[in-house]
Amino acid sequence: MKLLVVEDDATTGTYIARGLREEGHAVDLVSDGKSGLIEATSGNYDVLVLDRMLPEVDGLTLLKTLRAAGNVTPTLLLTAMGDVEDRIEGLQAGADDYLAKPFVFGELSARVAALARRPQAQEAETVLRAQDLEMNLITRRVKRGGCEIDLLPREFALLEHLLRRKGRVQTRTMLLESVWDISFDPGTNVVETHISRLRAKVDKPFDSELIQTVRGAGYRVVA
Amino acid sequence: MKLLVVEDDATTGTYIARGLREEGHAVDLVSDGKSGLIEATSGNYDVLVLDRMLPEVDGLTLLKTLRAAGNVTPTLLLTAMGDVEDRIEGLQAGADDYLAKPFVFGELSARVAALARRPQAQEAETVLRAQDLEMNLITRRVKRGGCEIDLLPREFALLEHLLRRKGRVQTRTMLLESVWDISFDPGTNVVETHISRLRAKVDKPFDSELIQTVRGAGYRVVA
DNA sequence: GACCGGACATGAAACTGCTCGTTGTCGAAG
DNA sequence: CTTCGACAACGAGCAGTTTCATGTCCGGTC
Repeated sequence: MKLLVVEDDATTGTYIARGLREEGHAVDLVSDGKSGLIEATSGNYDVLVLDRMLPEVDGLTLLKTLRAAGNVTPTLLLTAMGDVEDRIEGLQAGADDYLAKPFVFGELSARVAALARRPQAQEAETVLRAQDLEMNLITRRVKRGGCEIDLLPREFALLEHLLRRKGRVQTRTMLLESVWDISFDPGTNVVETHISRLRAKVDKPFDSELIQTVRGAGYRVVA
Repeated sequence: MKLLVVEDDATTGTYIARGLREEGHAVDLVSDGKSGLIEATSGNYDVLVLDRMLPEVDGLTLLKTLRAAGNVTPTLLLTAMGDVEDRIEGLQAGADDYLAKPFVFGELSARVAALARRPQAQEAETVLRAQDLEMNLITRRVKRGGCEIDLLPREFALLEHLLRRKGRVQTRTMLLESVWDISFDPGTNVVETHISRLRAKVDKPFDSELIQTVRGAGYRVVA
């Protein structure tokens, strides 16, 4: 798969490019909006990974220009954490998905794969649901039965992961890898701890339980 | 360079082996003490990476056996954090260096490289000094002018890093990479924060300043 | 010398992950 | 059918870490 990464910060760029290459993709890396635009137009890329903040030509501008020119290459936008405005603007500008920095590499990889797989020009889901629970990925707000729930960043990430895989059991190891980016040193029970906190906020105040324990295996959100 | 990793936990083992291979080393990985011993004796390794806790034959036992047999391959021992006993025992058993889990990969890589470079059978430095400051890496204690200083883990790691590179300026990025294992997403000021905390403990109560700010560049410990 | 912008410093508050005692579950033995 | 032990999961409390907001310092400019 042919990918273009546009990222000004050298370390971040190298990090992303290297990771994606290790997964067997052909990755081009450029560090400013101008070259990004040129590359994106000329090259025939499967997916674009675009930083929101760029020198010369800003990421958003780049994206708008590209879309205006009729280019529909699936694009993943990297934005700063917590900036709702940014994300909305990004999707309006034609991004297909976005990812908040700092991110876990596995997450980026998964999103890129999803973008490539998906029939073009179909936007990423922005609201995840399970029963009466609703998670808005853009505003980063969670509601259940009309009642707003405040989640901390890690809790949000954990619930998001479980919701995206609704019905499927996620092992502790899977969760550690994709939510925590820990690929070694078990002997921690962070997962349990956060499941517990999540339940206290998401399940306890309501009648039915959304987050189920599968003894000996892991956890899952009911489908 | 030819390396042997003996580590029972599969994820940790793979993680280490993969990382070291990416740096161009030939890495063999075994998961129990018995095969570890066999491999270590037969194979001609430049460095051994050995987990302290192993099934069948424990890491320490393995090491002792090896040394008793006259094998002097430089060995890096992986121990659990905070266990001074373990570290002392480890060095007595013939380890050349040790690393506490969980660790930052860059740290492992650096130690392995140092072990390989060093003329054999010369033990790693266990006490770092700068002026009247003294840091004992085994007992993890820090003194200045006879006065004991309590450091939190991250503070300790930061100071250790600076001391190992005494006199040389370390940029924020360098520190983030080696002390925090963050290879992307700047926009944090953890470094400043911890330098500040470190100064409060290490410099404030004394007259001369050990930790210097190099404006626009980073920090350094005076030589 | 006053002003300004950016780099750096720092305390408080928020968040995270660990420890450890408790509780629940299952299978084997009595 | 009960009891027991081992193991898995839970959850409160806390120590450590990071972020946030704000204050201060430094060097350059007029």
